Amino acid sequence: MMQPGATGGVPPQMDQSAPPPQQQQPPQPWMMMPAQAPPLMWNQQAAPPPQQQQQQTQVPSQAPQMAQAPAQYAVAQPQSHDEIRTLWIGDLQYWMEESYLLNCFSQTGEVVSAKVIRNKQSGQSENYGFVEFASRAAAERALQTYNGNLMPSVEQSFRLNWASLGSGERRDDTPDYTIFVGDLASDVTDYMLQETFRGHFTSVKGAKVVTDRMTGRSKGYGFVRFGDESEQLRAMNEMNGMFCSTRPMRIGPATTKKNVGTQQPQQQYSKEQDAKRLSHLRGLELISAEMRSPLVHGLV
DNA sequence: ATTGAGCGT
Repeated sequence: MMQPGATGGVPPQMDQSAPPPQQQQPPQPWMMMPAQAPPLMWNQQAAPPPQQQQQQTQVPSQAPQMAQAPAQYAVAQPQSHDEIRTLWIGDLQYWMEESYLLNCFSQTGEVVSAKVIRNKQSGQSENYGFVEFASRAAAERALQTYNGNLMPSVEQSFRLNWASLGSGERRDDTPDYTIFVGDLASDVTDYMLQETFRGHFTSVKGAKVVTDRMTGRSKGYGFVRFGDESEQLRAMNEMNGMFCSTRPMRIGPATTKKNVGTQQPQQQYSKEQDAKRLSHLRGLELISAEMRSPLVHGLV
């Protein structure tokens, strides 16, 4: 379709002679930020190198043959090998190469390598990649700090997660009990959605806001996964109409694309539950205020 | 925008 005819690794609509002035994202009071919250800036003349590298631009963790490592990237050495220190990163644009990823996290000073997964035949990006950090703690910091915040040079936010598959990490094989959440405000991120529910339900495994893959923008709905079916059902009743960010959520059963575990067919809440739910709406202002407070979890 | 798709040589 939209084949970018063998172009380099630069965003097409971006004027590289005049990079956009520092995509400053709001502080995101949702996140319990670590003390040092590095501003995500597109700086340090590490602009996307136009030269195409057919091999991955991984910075060698130990560089015996490369005495001089590219100095524009802050690259760290792995501090341990027995722990997961790699993050999965998704929603990548086709022009986002390893150099872009390295630059994204260079301020942490704890990036070891970055890799964009490409189709073996076509060489096209599969729109996801991996970023390896010096330690699990470093990866966790990056996950907490960057996830959901804006990526440099684009109006889309980081979609990060632990790299779990294929790296020996014990996968969570317990079934997921998922709910559908609609009517989401455009600024709601995975993390915000997750924390909104985690404040009320302990078995929340994660949440995902569905985004347009081209623009990275929210489609206004998402999913929340629970470990306990009882909490899933309770959430459908109790959280419907609750505010996340600036709008009340519309919650419903999630249609399971792949059947996870021995999940029962999602049941719709009954009329009486619906009425009961409406009674909750009276306390909505109160609750929404809580939801919007910086501490979205653990307070109620 | 109202039921996604996202794990590697």
